[in-house]
Amino acid sequence: MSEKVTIYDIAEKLNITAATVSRALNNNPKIKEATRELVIKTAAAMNYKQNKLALALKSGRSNNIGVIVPRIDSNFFASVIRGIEEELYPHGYQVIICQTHESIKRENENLHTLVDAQVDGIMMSVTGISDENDSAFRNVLEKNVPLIFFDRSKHIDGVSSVTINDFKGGYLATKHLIDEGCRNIAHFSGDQSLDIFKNRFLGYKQALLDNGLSFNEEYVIFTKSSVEAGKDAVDKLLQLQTPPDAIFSSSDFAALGAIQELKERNISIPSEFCVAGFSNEPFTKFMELSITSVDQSPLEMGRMSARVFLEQVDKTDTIKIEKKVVLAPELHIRKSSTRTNF
Amino acid sequence: MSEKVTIYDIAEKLNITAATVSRALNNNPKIKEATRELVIKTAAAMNYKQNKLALALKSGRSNNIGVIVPRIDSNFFASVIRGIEEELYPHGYQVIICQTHESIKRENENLHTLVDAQVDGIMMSVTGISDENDSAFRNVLEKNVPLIFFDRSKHIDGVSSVTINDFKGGYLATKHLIDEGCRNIAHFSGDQSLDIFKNRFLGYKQALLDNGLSFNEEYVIFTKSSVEAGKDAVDKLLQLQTPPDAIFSSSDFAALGAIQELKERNISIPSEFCVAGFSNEPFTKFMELSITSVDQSPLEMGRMSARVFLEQVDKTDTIKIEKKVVLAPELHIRKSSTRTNF
DNA sequence: TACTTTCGTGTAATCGATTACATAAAACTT
DNA sequence: AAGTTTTATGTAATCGATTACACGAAAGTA
Repeated sequence: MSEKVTIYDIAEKLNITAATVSRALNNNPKIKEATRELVIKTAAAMNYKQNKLALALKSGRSNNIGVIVPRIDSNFFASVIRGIEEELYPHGYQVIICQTHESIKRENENLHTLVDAQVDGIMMSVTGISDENDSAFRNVLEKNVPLIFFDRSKHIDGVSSVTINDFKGGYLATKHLIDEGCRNIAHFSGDQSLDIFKNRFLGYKQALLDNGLSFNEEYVIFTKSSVEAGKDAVDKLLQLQTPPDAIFSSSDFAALGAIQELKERNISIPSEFCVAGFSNEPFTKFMELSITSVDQSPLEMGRMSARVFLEQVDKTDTIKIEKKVVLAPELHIRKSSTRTNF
Repeated sequence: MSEKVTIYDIAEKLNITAATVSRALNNNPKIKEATRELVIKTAAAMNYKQNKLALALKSGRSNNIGVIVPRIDSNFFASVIRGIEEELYPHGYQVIICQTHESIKRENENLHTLVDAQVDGIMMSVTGISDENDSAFRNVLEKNVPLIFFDRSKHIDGVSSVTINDFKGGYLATKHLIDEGCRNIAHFSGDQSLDIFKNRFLGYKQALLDNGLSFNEEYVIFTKSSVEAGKDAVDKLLQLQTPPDAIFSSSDFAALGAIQELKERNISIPSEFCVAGFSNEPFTKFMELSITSVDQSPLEMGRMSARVFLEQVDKTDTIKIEKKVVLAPELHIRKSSTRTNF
């Protein structure tokens, strides 16, 4: 195994100083052409590789940007990341990804890891809002690392975000269920400290009120975003005196679980019961009983986040612009909620 | 914004040297208890954060390990990563993830990024075998960064790998289709430079021969792992003089595409046509017409890879053990290939 | 020819932490 | 009290690269 080659090794071999080597390799115009060529040729011959760590220590920049998401095995997050990569790649940035598994402790650690690795920016979808992780966020801001939230955001002065209009998404889905004739519409929501869930919930509520339906506290279930959780939630709902005849779920996974449980109980969809989800995960389209869902244009969200980051980086410490980009949700109506043929 | 605080700042404030501060913070036993306490208290008060980059430059270690996969939006890779994280997390390692999007150029860049970031190890599933990326791999080995392959591996002396017995997986799936009465079994394969596809192919072939069926070149389609590709492949197969009556696909996504295309053509599954996939992606189970698939125990694969890494790290440059772990595949038989009721 | 620019390179500080070695002060021997 | 050991801390090199400043040599100017 060849040992690590540094500019000092090259300098020694050529009887010049490391400074000259450094300048030659960086195409400093002050260097004589002959010297530059010689250095470059020698560096190649010795298999020299620049130590990026030393460079990062000196320059304070790494050309890496970090992305933190709750988890990567959802098409939504994977697609956002894809969008970020597409946009940032031509600018010479590498993207490194961390997942929190919905744990705030992990989120803290991820934030520290990325800051420690001296990434040039962090784009993230927060796992939860809590005092616990405040210091980690403060650390990011104090170190002046550009931070951008996408989808699940946190209110911090001066921090930009790219989200969708979740209120509208919730409203659209619920309105659609009402239009299909559902009258007792339940809702699966999530952690209320997160705006996305709160706003989808509010949109749901507003749609009910706007259409003369009363809001029933019992119909709202706070659940995790998983198939199992969806099953359990249906189980609870069906024990009510007046069970619902539809569900608007803030999660496609929970919606899928709900459908599975309903089928098991021989409740037919969509004639007896309608279901709509959120995120437009690919499987919602694949199922024979395809699932109605709200699309969040994740690719666009990722690209947009990256663009906001790039703008921010250019305007270094001149003015801090806080940009709030809000994308429009799009309802994809499918079999799970279509009574009238189309 | 508070400026960056270094050990020199702390030293200055306390009228001692940075060396003492460093030792106090690292619990060096030579430091007087009073001094240690004072330093620690002052550091906290000044909001000191250790610069991990400087530490990494000095020590050559970062406590980060890198994972490179073709893509993250498949349950298989996401689960392997999950397994790696579970195993490595208690040992104080952070995991950073890069995806290649099946591009060898990206793979190169990812390898360099991780080595440059001085990760303590790289665990990866290779995107392709080509001369193009040889230098990137050589770079990793020359820098003595532990490298471990999982699932898709490359033959490099001294490099450990964790894979499944793909031959057996292919054999099991094909044998099952034969047992269900299929006689003209097609196969979707992938890049033949990758062992996983080659071996699944070989397993498929062997199962045919062992059961008195002849191998038909026309029945083998080399396709990407996507729903679209699966559809196109079925289109080709159905144009043959004797179209097949079953498909063993090396990819669940292509299998799904195949099923969709077959349904569109009103070919009923499983009575007229059977399908089996590979990877046991969650959707194979969720579908009303659930899909038979070969499970690769991704969680176990990830954990095992991490364990192999840990062993390797401990035995620093003493002996290089090349470990080849091969896990057993498990066939999950579902509706897409079950003619006999069970 | 004497003086000023320009050119090409060297010197040394810097980024922030760790650590082998040196050393002064304190504690212990006898 | 003189010598030895221990303790706590300081000094300075190191990791690998960049860069402001310095300086001798070559080229240009009058």
